[in-house]
Amino acid sequence: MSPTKCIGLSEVYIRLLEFYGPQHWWPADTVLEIIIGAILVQGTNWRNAEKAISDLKKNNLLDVISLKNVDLNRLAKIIKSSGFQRVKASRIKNFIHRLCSDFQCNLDRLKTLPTARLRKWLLSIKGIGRETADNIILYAFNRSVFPVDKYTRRLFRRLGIIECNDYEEIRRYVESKITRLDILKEFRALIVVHCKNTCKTQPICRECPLEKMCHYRITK
DNA sequence: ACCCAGGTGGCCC
DNA sequence: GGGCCACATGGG
Repeated sequence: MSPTKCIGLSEVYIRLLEFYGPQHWWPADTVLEIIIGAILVQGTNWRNAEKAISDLKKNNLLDVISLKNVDLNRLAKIIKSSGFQRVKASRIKNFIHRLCSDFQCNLDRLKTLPTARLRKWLLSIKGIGRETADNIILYAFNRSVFPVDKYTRRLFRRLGIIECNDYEEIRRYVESKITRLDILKEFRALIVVHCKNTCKTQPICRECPLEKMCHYRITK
């Protein structure tokens, strides 16, 4: 099948925004909470991650020094609800250790890095991959990058927006079309909400904001 | 009893 | 580069 009519990223964004409304991601009180949340939400749903965040707060652990001092096994128990708790506890510890060794445990110092170096530094931490790094850069440090998740790949493939499946290429493509920070934040959130709630089984469903958009490949 | 959810690293080819 | 696996919980 070939596309009958092609559609741009901005129209996808506009339709999603009109349909779902602004999502105001990322919900958190502090920069550290966003970073820890980005690790906790890996491979699970937000509800489980959110529960773990609130359990960390209850235990007064959601600050750099407390996380630095807490016992690994205790940390794993507290974040249990997020799943993969042992690996995630290690990942949180890895981040904190590197923050302390490289930036004197100070997030404000980390913040002074230019985006490319910040990204490289995050990716050098075991347990922080591309998506988590870009979530942190976008939502915690307010830089214009676009995290690419499996929803995004699937949606873009279905809509025929971009053929390739390469993370960096998709990221650069979106960043070349959309540069505004607030729009990148909303776009990413809207894609997740859309794929999660409405068009789970069918790529283009009736009553869905992307109905009648061009798509030439209906694949899983 | 399944299936899925805002991933990552290790290993293999 | 891609495919598969372990990691683990909570909700439908």
